[in-house]
Amino acid sequence: MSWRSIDIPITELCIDTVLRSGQSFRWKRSGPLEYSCAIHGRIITLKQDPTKLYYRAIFPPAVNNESTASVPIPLISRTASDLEEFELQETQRFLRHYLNLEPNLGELYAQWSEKDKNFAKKAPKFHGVRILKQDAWETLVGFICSSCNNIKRISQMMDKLCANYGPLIGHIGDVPYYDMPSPAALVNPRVETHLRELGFGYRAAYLFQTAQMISREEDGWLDSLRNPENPVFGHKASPAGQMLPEGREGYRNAHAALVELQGVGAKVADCVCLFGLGWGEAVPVDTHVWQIAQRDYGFGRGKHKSLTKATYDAVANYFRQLWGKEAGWAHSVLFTADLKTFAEKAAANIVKSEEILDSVKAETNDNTATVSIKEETIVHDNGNADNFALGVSDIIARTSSIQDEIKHEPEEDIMNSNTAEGKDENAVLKREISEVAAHIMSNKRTANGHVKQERIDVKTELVERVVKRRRSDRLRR
DNA sequence: GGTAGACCTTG
DNA sequence: AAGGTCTAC
Repeated sequence: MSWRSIDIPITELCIDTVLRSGQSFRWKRSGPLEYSCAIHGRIITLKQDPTKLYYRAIFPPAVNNESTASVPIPLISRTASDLEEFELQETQRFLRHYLNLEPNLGELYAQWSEKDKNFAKKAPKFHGVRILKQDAWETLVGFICSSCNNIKRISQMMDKLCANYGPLIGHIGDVPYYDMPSPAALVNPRVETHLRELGFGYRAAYLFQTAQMISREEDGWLDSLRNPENPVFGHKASPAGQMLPEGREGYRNAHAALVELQGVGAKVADCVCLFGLGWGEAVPVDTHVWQIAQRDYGFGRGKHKSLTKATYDAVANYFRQLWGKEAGWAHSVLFTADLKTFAEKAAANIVKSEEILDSVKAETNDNTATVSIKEETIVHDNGNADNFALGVSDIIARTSSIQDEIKHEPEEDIMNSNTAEGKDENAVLKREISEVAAHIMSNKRTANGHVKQERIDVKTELVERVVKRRRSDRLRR
């Protein structure tokens, strides 16, 4: 079974981010940098390098019964290689749809950056954040499970749901892969109890009731709520209505219909609209987005003091008028930037430099050199781990101006020398500054759970480290 | 129209 | 505590 590829820069699609950022919950790591999922009746495996996305697919054994075949098998397929060729091509078409490769992310990022300074500041570290075109039912189930929950457990719940009620598609190694069960597979009254036993908690009732409500509707009811510009895979797009600041008619209609389901409120409905129904203007406002709105966009004062229904609409509408038609896409970039896993990742390279510096520090004890740098105190009133990473980037951005302020005695002027070591100094200094920031900026939780960030004095810490390192450098010669 | 609890588990 | 929803003041 061979790999095929699609040419796409990692800045246009970063699967390591997109597949783990919480819009889909069924992709699993199946290798060092591989992700696999039983989807659309087959197991698809993905990996990528900076310029290409690689994919392959495992299909279930051929079945003669047409009604159970999830993929139409062409009559002309005779040999095994003909069939594999067809399967791979069909898989590529599906992936282009599912991964939503049509929109140009670079252009969109540029537009949002122009409209929004905060976006311009944060987005560069989180490129390739693209909205998937997922199955609406799968999206609905995933986000019903998401309340007061985390990505890890949501994924685990989806896994159990599929393993217990979905069709087995195949194996990778000894790991079985199951596709999503249909709503009809969950209508048996025993399902609710069973789901509780499987650890779904109060969400078991929501899932069971929602499955029932959807089963009672006509086939395709959920998909009838889709954005006509983004139809089901294999169907043709039809022209969509005009954009209004609050969202198009079709979007509001879809949202209103979804909220009727059990366990589906405004937030879950917006997630389904955005990730599962192709409505780019849907902006889910969850606790994270609410934090962002308060921290970076001035919400939380005067009128919208807490996240009520009215506040929800105000925040979502604000982002729609700020970012435009694909506001939900921009929202997801900032959301990802705020997720702990990714914010920490952004700071990972800083941790590396700490190890390097530690080995240098151990060798020095001298204190004779003096260094003065510009008085620079960076203050953040509040902030979480993500804010922390951005704080670091702030400091890195100021590196050059700080460097200009650094003067050192004695005699040797490493920075201005033309030696290779001298040039190295700038790079090392940059690392030190970011490392210092990472070291000093400690987050603390207060009694009420609020995260506060301490004041940072870059100067004191940085001076100390630079002095020590230079001392050490000299000792080596 | 906003606030307070309850709802279930598990990382 | 964790990506909410529902119900009753």
